[in-house]
Amino acid sequence: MNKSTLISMAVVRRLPKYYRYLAELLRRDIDRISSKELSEKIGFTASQIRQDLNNFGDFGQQGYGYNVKELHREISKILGLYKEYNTVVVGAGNLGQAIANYSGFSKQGFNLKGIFDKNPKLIGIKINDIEIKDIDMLPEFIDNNSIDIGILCLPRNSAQEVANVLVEKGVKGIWNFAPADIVVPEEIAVENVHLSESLMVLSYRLNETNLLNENK
Amino acid sequence: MNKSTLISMAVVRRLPKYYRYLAELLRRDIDRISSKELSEKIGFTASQIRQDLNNFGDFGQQGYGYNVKELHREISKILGLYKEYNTVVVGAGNLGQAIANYSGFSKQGFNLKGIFDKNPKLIGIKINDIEIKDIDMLPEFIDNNSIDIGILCLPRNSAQEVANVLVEKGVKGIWNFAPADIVVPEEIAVENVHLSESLMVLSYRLNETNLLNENK
DNA sequence: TAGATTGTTAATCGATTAACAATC
DNA sequence: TAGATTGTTAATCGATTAACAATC
Repeated sequence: MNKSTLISMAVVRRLPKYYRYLAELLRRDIDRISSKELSEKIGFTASQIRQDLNNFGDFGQQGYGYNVKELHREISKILGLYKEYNTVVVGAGNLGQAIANYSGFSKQGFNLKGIFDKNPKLIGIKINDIEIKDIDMLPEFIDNNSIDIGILCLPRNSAQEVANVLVEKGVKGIWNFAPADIVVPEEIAVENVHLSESLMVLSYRLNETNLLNENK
Repeated sequence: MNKSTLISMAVVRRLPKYYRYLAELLRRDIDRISSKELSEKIGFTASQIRQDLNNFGDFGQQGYGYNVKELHREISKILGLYKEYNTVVVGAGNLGQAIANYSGFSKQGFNLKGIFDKNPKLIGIKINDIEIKDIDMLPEFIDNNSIDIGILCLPRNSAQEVANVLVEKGVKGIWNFAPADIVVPEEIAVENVHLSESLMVLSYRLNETNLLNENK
């Protein structure tokens, strides 16, 4: 069957959650689950779960449900988690250092190869056994280490400039923590983590009820 | 006018982006903008921009557009950014420390009052001038410091447990960095930042084109 | 076989876009 | 006033939910 229709991002963004819940079921040695049972745990409708999974293939079996181990493996394939990726962190401030230090990502195949900053006070410091290098060395480093993903932990102003370098040097994806919208060719994947935007949404919701009363 | 209909989250999640672009226009001393011009910069349709803003009031003027300064101020009010919030970070690992250190949040009125961890090796260390305290002291601390927001930077297993404490002690919102879905009463605002999920989505998109070819 | 549960089509719901009258 | 641009209604599009025949 040709599945060459593009899957909507709404569906894609639910996949990691399926993956996480299936991992939990695996840990608990549960080896089958129906869309109805999964629905109760995960909070999506059973109908939505079946629709979502059917975008990628026929993973279930009528009258039985889904095999947890198999479905978990399939979703890991869909997400590309069985592969290895080489990454660099650009910007070694607090956030950059935290991301560089986080070992969970390397367990999932995201291997940190380099950390870069322009601040001379940071260059030379070791984070997670990797020495922070001068950002001027970034282009050459990408050439020599087949870097797949650039992780931007930079201030607003320098994000686009570094993104341009990453794209030019052939990086395939950018994980962007900078509070800026970067512009790249459409074949480059960009995933934004805008922390301050998330915090603003939280702030909005904290005041939601009040707002309604104030405006009457 | 009574605006007491609930605004959809799709709209709310766009507000911080409006806020950010308006701040940029302010920095550049631009004092008016039409939905059409803003559309070109921000990438939403002009129609959507007008629809979005109209959920909150009549901020524009026919034939003129929007006053940048005024609109920026209105959105900051809608988002509750003119207020001050007291926060605690729970979990002082790499990510918790990075969040605690980030000064940008305090500039926006989110004031860090305490940092907690259960690891004796971390307790006593100062981050951003605040000493990491034993997590056992969290309930009393919330009572004495009118904490509004709890920031969870914990492993999967302990997130729900700490969330329960926060809710019981009257925190109004939770900014959740733990890779777990926490369950709280509906009047408590929860905003999730699931970094590993974001990375998985990036991974998916890195492989998107390949997937299509493989499945034919 | 009977019961359970999927895969999939059709119906509904919600969000986005288009259109244009109102009005600055 | 004429031109520009909003506010808002109507049309379209896309995503979610419901329903049920297929089938394990």
